[in-house]
Amino acid sequence: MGRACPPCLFGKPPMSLAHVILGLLQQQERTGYDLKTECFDDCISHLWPADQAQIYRTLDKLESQGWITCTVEIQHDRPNRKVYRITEAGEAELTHWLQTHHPLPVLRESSLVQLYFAAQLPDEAIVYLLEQELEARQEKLAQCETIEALSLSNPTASREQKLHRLVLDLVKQREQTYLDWLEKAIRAMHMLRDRNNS
Amino acid sequence: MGRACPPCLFGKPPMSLAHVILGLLQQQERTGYDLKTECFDDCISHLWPADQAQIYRTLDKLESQGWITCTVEIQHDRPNRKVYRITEAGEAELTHWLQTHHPLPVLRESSLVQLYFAAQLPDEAIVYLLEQELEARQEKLAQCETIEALSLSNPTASREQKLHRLVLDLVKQREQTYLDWLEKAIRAMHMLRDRNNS
DNA sequence: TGTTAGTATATGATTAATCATATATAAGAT
DNA sequence: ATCTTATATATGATTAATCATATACTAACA
Repeated sequence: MGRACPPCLFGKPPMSLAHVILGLLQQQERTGYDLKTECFDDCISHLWPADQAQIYRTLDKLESQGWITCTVEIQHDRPNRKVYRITEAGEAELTHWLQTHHPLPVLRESSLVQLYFAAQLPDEAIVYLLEQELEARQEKLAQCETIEALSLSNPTASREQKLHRLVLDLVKQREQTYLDWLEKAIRAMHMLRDRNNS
Repeated sequence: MGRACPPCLFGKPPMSLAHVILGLLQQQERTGYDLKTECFDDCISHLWPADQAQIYRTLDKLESQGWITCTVEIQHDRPNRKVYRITEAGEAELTHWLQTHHPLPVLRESSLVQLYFAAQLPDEAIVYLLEQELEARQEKLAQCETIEALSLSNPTASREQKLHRLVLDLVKQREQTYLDWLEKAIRAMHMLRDRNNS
C-alpha cells in the first residue's frame, strides 16, 4: 500500500505565508523570532510583510503538516528557542509551489477610489490628496532603497542575488510609476487652477 | 443638548467598501443588485472589485449607521427591490472620508516571492513562471481597456470623467510597468541561456 | 420537458491578516 | 529606582474578503 499523504491538505492555492516561511527555512534553520526580525522585517518587508502572531501560528500549521520540524533549545538567561528546520516533504512542497502559477493578487487602493469620487471636492482638496499620496510613495521608495543597501550592497552577484535584484528592481519601478503619475497629475491640477485664475 | 452621534463608530480608517458604496449612492439611488452588476462589475472592477455577499452585508451596516436609508419596492413578477439612498449624515461622512489620507495598502505578490526563492530552479522553470505572469498581466491590461471602452468612450470630458480617466491612466500604466519588466526579465534569462549553450 | 439565465436578497463558513496583550528574564538607560 | 529594550513564544479578538449555498419567480432555449 502506498504511503498515505499525511493530512496532505494540498488544498487551495493561497497558504502563501507558509510557503514564504518554507523558502526562508530552506536557506537555514531559524526560530520564529529569527524569521520575524532577520527575514521578514529586514529582508523581505517589501515583498511579504508579516505579523509576528501570524508567523508563529503558521509555524504550528507547517509543523503539523510535516513540512518542518522543531527542536527546543534550552536557554537559561533567556527564553528557550524553538528552532525549525524544513523536512524533505517540506522541500518537495516548496519546489512544487515555486513552479505553480497563482492568480494575480487584487490591489485595492483607497486613494484611487477617493480620486474617482473627488469631482465634488475643490481643486485644492484634490491637490492636497495627491500630495499626501506623493509623500507616502516617496517614503515607500526610500524603504526599498534601505533594503537595497542592507541586502544587495556587496558586489558578488550570485544567482540568488541576481534574482533578488530583479525583484527589487520591479518594486522600485512600481513606486517610480506612482511618483511619475502623481507629479504629472499635480502639475495638471495646478495648470487648471492657473488657467481659471488668470 | 447636542445631537448624539448615533452609533457613530467613526472608528478605524478601513471601512473602505462602505465608503465606495457611499460614493456610488451619492451618484444615484441603487439596490444591492444594481451596485453589484452596474457599478462594481462594470465600472470599478479595476479599482475595487467586490463580492455580492460583502456588498449586501455592508449595506446593512451602512443603514444601521444611518448613512443610508432603504425603501422596499414591491414587485410581483420579480423579487422585491430594496432601494438605498444616501442620507445627509452619509454625505457628510463621505466628504470627510474623501479628504482623509489612508496608509498605502500592502501588496503581496506570490509571483515575486517565487522569483525571490527561485535560485534552486532551472532557468527554463523561471522563464516559464515569468511567461505565465506576463500572460496574466496582458489579460489584466485588456480588462482595463474593456472598462475604458465601456465607461470612457464618449468625448464629453466632464470634471468627473477627467478624474476617472486619470485613475484609469494610472492603473494601465501600472500594468505596463509589469509588462515592460517581465519582457526585460525574460530576455535577460534567454540571453543567459544562449551564452551558456554556446 | 428540463435546463439555464436573469432578477433579487440572504446566510454560513472559512481564510488571511492585524492588533492587542500576556508571560518571563536580563541588560542598559534615566 | 524605574522604565525601556531585547529576547522569545503564545493567545484572544476582530476585520475584510471569498466561496458556497439557499430561496423564488420568470423567461427563453434546446
